[in-house]
Amino acid sequence: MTTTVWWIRRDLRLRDNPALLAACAGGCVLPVFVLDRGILDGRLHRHATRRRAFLFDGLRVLDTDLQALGSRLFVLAGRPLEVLREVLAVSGARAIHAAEDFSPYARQRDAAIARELPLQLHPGLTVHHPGQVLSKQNAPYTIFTPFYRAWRALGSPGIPCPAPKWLPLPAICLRAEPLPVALGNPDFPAGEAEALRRMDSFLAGPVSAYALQRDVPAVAGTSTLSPYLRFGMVSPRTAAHQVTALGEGSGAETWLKELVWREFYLSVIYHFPRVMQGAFNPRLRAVRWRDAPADLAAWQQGRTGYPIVDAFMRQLLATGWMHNRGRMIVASFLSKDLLLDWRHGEQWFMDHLLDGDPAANNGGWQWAAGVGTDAAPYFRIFNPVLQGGKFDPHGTFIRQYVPELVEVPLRYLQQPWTMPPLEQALCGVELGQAYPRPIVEHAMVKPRTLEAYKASQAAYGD
DNA sequence: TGAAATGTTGGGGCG
DNA sequence: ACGCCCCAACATTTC
Repeated sequence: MTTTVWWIRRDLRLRDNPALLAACAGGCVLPVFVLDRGILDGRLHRHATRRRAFLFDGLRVLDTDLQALGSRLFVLAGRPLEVLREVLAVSGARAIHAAEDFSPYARQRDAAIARELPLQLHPGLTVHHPGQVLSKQNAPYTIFTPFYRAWRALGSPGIPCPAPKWLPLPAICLRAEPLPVALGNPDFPAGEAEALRRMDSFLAGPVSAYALQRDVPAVAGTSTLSPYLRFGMVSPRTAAHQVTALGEGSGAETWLKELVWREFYLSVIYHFPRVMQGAFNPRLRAVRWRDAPADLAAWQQGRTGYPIVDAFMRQLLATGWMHNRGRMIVASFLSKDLLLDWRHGEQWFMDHLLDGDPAANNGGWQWAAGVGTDAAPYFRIFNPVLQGGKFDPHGTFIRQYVPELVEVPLRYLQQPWTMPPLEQALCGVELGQAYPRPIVEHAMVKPRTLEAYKASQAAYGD
């Protein structure tokens, strides 16, 4: 029997996994995950303790799932090239199969490995390969809607393939790394079974009201699948196939679009890797962002004095996840109200989001800051008071995550600084004590932001 | 996947 | 009956 390596990276699943199936075709399979020191110690991931814990939990579950097939997971630490070279030497394997990834780091890593080792890449991270979703002129899209049309024109997502029934292990001995003790996140238990359970329950109910309810954070109207898609605990093809099977409901179509947004930003990073360095729009690369560490810290900790902003920022710290409406609101606040470099926000999200993914995170931030592909116009500035009133009309969400405001009457909840002193005393919220005063006045900052963006455009001179 | 300012329209109260 | 004004509702423009 020949031996083949299944190199797991961000596809922690047994179902609908082309790389795994390809490895199976070769006889014995050696499932390997490399704890990449380059990633774990690198700038983007050094602080991502929660996401790392979620990954470790996922690896532990995958190991259990593999054992049910007569196999197991080998977690090895080091530099991927050296680790894999050693694995091939010890096992005598003749091929390594993995799912293709599109971040600049991953592509560089895989190209270097493929020069030396028999690495074969397979689809799985997206439904359609970014190199396949192109305009008639063979150009990549930079606007979502045409990308979406072209993506759909490529046909139905296809039928997910089954998990292997049995995975024979080669009779070799590898020195595997013990995984750190599980931390466990009660809001997001890791693993493929949990991912499928979430997807099924979302598609059995909330999806039908998704177009309306996805914007209301106090309602469980979203799928909360993002951390699972991030680590491939469910495949995007499975999600797209299942939601397509529901038919033409508006909720289903809206959710499918969200799956395609994910592929849009993976395509952007694939075709324009430079977005990792700065604004896609060259005219907005010279914005003079403010240097205000205290304001950045207030934003990070959820102490800006704007309840809807603070509630979402605290949701991120408390759970490792943030509702999508919240991501737009807090990102607009950081870049447009505080006029702080959106890359600080990008970094903070990467440090704290379970679903933190370079492509989607970078794309979302560039969109919100108005500097990216198909971005919100730079003069579109969210009013946190109006956004809060619109999407958290009963204050349920704010009161959940900003408990010091629990007693504040609804009419003041979005703007507690308007509370007369008597009211403050009555509900026990003294402004500047229990809850901060607003660190900026929204109405005042708009011209400042417009000037800064205009100045950048003028400096570009076109 | 804004918000605010400005413009337009049409119903109804009223002299 | 008619013109006038007010104003809400909606549309358009601007940032």
